[in-house]
Amino acid sequence: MRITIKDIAKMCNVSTATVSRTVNSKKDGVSEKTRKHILDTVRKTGYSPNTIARSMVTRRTNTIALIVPDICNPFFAELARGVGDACSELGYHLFLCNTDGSPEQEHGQVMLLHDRLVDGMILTTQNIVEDNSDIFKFIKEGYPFVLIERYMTGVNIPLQINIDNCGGIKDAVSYLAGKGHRKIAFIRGPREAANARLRFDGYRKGLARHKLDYDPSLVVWGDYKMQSGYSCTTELLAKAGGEFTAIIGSNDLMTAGACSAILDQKLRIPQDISVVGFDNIPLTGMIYPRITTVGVSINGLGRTAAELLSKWISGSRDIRHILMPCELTERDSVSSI
Amino acid sequence: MRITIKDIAKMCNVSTATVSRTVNSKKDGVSEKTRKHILDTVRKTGYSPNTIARSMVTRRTNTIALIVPDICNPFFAELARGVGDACSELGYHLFLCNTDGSPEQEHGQVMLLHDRLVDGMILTTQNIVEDNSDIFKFIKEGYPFVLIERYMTGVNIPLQINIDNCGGIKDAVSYLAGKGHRKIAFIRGPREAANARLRFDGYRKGLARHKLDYDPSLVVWGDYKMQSGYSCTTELLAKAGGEFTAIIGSNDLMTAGACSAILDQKLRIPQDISVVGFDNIPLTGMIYPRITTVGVSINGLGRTAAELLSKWISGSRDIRHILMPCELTERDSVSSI
DNA sequence: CTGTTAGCGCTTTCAA
DNA sequence: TTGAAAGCGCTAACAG
Repeated sequence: MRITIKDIAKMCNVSTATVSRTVNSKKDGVSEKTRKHILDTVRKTGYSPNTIARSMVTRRTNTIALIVPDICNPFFAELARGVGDACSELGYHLFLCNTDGSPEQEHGQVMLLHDRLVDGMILTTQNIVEDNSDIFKFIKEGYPFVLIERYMTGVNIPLQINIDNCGGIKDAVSYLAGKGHRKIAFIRGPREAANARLRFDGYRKGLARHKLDYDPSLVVWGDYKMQSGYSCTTELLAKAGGEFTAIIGSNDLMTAGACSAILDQKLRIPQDISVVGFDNIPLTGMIYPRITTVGVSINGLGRTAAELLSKWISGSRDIRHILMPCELTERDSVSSI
Repeated sequence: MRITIKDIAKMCNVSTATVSRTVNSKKDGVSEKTRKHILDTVRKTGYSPNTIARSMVTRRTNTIALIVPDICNPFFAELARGVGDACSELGYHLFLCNTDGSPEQEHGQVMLLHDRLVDGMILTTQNIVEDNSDIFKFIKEGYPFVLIERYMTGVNIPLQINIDNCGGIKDAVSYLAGKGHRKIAFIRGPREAANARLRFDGYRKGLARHKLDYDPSLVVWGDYKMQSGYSCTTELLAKAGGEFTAIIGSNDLMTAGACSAILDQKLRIPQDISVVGFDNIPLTGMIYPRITTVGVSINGLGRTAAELLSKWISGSRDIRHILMPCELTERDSVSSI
């Protein structure tokens, strides 16, 4: 049987209150003598408090949840690492939930987590989300939520972190234009993803800024997965091969797929085609060819989210909408023309 | 304020016991009439039971933990997905913990999770683990643990799942030998990893089986990370270039790094050098070149672990030591000689 | 079929 | 500085 606070109290001939006080090192003290004694038997017996029981009265579980579409996606894995590391430092434990991108699953997870008295949640999606009354209800009640890359209209969510999708892709276009590229193809993200739209806007704006024509036949629709980057690029090469000198992928996963397709066709990167990705997942720095990409520190994004959440949980009521600026990382996938 | 069981009881003019019974759909019933009434007001009010309070009395949290070195490693991400999916189906929530490979961190996590009354844990490591008295104590007390790819001597752990490292690599050697390769280089895993040793044994056994000489100068030490696959291969190429026609990497991450190094040297895969990996992480099927690799279903491994754990938690006392056999997946990184 | 009662292990007033 | 007592929200005998 697990040893409880009562056991310690009995062994030390004190009340459970006193044990509780010393274990929690409460300000208004316990006499040095009894404190020592208690701490000693705690050590000897290996006692440590039942967190569930404690949560019962404190109404805090020191637990937060991270909800992602798919932890196998390196972007979310990296994000989870950032969140997880920050959690360790802040004294939280982390629940991880996958939704597969399904709003129903997400909703179910949130409800379950709420029942579990999770102190707060971090939500990420690629999807535009309709009014979800339950989640909104929680947010309105002041339940701590951080939303990452989630775009909703008409509701005021206190804590949001977004990536500067538009600016980032715009920079990618500028970078390529600076290298002399005039015909730049673009692999879009899926229709359901709000940030895919923003990235596309960045592409258009980048072209406009450099007075480059927008050619719809140079744009293909992917779904943010690696496989679709491959097939999109194969398609692009088939229908417009030779008509463009560079490709921008809406995310790194698709961009890696694109590289794979290009190389399979015996074309060279960057000599024949230059490639730029988006997100800056670690993978881009490690495969062949090393991909030039633009993005934020994903790990930092996770940390920021966890820290923001933690502050809110601790009572801060700062409303913060953070837009994280992107940086371009030069590697081996782009050449001058 | 959160609505509680008392509120429902009051609203329905029944005792909390009755509410509890109907909410938990206990066999020995409640009259259809009151049941309906209660369920109705539950729905209307949106009541759902406080899981913490419930855990307090049932001594169960319906929560398990997965402890991995690094969720950013695609192997562990895939594993986490398998575990997570199985958990959803089995009604568990999942705590995720990273240890960075540090035994101290792992130990800390385990203690914390134990305090949190987690119903069981799944532990993975690459490291050989010395006697850890606390964890062993828990295991001996019957606390549910599943160990994946963790090799300990002299202790009887009920639930273990291992990969057939030796047999898998041996198959890889056989496969290459069958294609006419006589000189096969090998990138070892780190000294601390028990399975690295086993994989190396498989390499030796494979060579022996095909009467190929073992040449120590064709073996380099990596650390299972992608970067080390790159540098090991660069080193190998520098000191023994031309003396081997194939490389086996102890894991896929290093193997991907190896490919990158080979291609950077303007050598071709598989025309100049054939490559085989180990683990079968999804990445190998998606990058250029698609890597031939041997391994188990990682997702399945995760599911199996979760299911085993769940059975143990539910009272099964079957001792199970599972050895998962590997399969070789042919892709584009090997040619005949 | 239903209510009463007694905790689960802990923290937290309120007194002493 | 310490203890007694109440109670967090729920479940589980035990009666009725």
